[in-house]
Amino acid sequence: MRSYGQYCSIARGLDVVGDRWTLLIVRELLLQGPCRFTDLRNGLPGIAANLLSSRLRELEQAELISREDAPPPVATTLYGLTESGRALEPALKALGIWGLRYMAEDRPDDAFQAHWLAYGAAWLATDTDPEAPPVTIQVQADGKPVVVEIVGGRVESRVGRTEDPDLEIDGPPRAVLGLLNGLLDLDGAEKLGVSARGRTDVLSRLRPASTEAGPVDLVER
Amino acid sequence: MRSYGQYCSIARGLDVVGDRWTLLIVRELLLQGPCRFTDLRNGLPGIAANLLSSRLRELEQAELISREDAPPPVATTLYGLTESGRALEPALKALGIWGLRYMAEDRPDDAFQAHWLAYGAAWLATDTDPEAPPVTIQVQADGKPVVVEIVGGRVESRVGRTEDPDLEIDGPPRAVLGLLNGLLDLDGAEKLGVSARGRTDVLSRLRPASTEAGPVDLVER
DNA sequence: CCGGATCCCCAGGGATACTG
DNA sequence: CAGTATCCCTGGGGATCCGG
Repeated sequence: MRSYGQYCSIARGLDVVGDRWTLLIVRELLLQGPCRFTDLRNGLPGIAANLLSSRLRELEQAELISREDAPPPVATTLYGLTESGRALEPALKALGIWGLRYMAEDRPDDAFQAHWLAYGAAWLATDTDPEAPPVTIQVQADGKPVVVEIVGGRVESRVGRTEDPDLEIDGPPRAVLGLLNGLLDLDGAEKLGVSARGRTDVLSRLRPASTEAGPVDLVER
Repeated sequence: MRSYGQYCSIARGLDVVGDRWTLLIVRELLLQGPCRFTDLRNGLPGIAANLLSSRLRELEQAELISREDAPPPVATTLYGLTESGRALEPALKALGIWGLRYMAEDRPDDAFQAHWLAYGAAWLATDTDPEAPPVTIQVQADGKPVVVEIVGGRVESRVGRTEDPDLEIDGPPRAVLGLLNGLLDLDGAEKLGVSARGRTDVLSRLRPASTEAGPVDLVER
C-alpha cells in the first residue's frame, strides 16, 4: 500500500493493514489459527487467488504472519500469525463491535460461516452473572453448528456440536446473533424465525460487550 | 466501497470505513471537532480534493458525519461526526496503539501535526500514580506546541501553550512521543535530541496504555 | 480564499484460466 | 493443492479549473 506519509500511529498502522482484504486475512488467522492457503481462501469468500497470494507475501514481509512447513502427514505450508499479528486482536475486536450496528441489515447474498458467529458470541457478549454455574448452549444458524459456553463471567465458543446442552437454539444468522449478544429478547428472536428448546432463562445472562458503544438495534428498521 | 459480502461484523464495518482515507477523516473529526473542508484538507496532507469530497459524501450517506451550516460570522459548512461516527473512537484508539510499533522508524518526509502528538499522549499513555498532584507539561516537537496535563489518573492534552508548566520538553517528534508514552527514558530521549527543563521526575508517571499490547521499542533497530 | 468539479493517467483489485 | 499469469476495469493520485 502506498504510505499516507503521516507521522501518526493510526496512519502508520493503516500503512500496514489498510489494504483491502488485509484485516480480514488477519481475522481468519486469529479465529482459525494457522491455515493453509485453501483454508484461507475458503474463509474469505470473494477474494481472488492472486490477491490472497500477494497479501500473504506482504504480510509476511511486514512480519505479521509467518510461513511454516506443516509436519509430515500434511506436508504443506501453513500461515500463522506472529506476535505483531496477534496484537491486532484488540483493534479487530473494537471494529467488530462497532460493525455490529450493520448486522441488522438483511443481505440475502452475504456469505456466512460458523466461526464468524462463534467469535461474535465470544468477543461481543458478556456474562452478567459470573457467580452462576456454567451453562452450555448448542447454537445452529443457517445449518452451521456452534457451541457457546458461559463460564464464570466469560463467554467462550467454538464451531461444532456438544452433548446435552442446557439450551438449543436454531434459526437464521441475524436472529441468532441478536439473541447471543443480548440485543434481542426471545420473543423478538422467535418473530425472526428462531426456535429454542431448553433452559431459555440462561439467555438473560448475555449482554453486549459495550466499549461504551451503546446497544444497537438488530431488527431492521 | 465494494462490499465484502460476508455476514460478519468486521467485514460489514469495513464495508463502511475500509476505503482509503476514510478512517483518517474520522480521526481528524474526532481530534479536531467539526471542521471545514479546508481544515480537513490541511489535516490530511496528501489527500486529493476530489477524494475528500467524495469521501465526505459517502460518509454523510452512511450517517457517520453530518453537514451543518456554521453561524453567520463564518458562513461556511462544517462537517461533524454523528453518534455512529464518534462510536469509532475505541476502534481508532486500538489501531493507534497497535500502530505505535511503527513510530520508531524514521521517515524524514512524513508530515507531522501537533494534534497527532496530542492524541498520542492522551490516548496512549496512562498515569501510574493517580493520587499524586496534577502536573502540567509544555511539550514542543518540531516547533509545534502541545500541553499535556496529568490529572488524577488521566492524561489529557491539547494543542497550544500554557504558563508556568512543571516541565518543558522539546525535541524531534519521535523522541518526544517516546518520552510521553513512557517507552523511552530521559537518557534515551536526550540521546535522540530532546532537551528537558524542570521537574523531569514527573515523566516516570507515564506508562503506555497497554491493551495487553506490550511495550514497543521506539528506538530504531 | 473557500468548496468543490473535471480530466487524465496509472496502480491496484477482480475474474478466470493455467501450471508445477 | 498451492499458487502464477493474464486481462480488464475500477478507483485513487495529481493537476487544473470554476463558481460563490
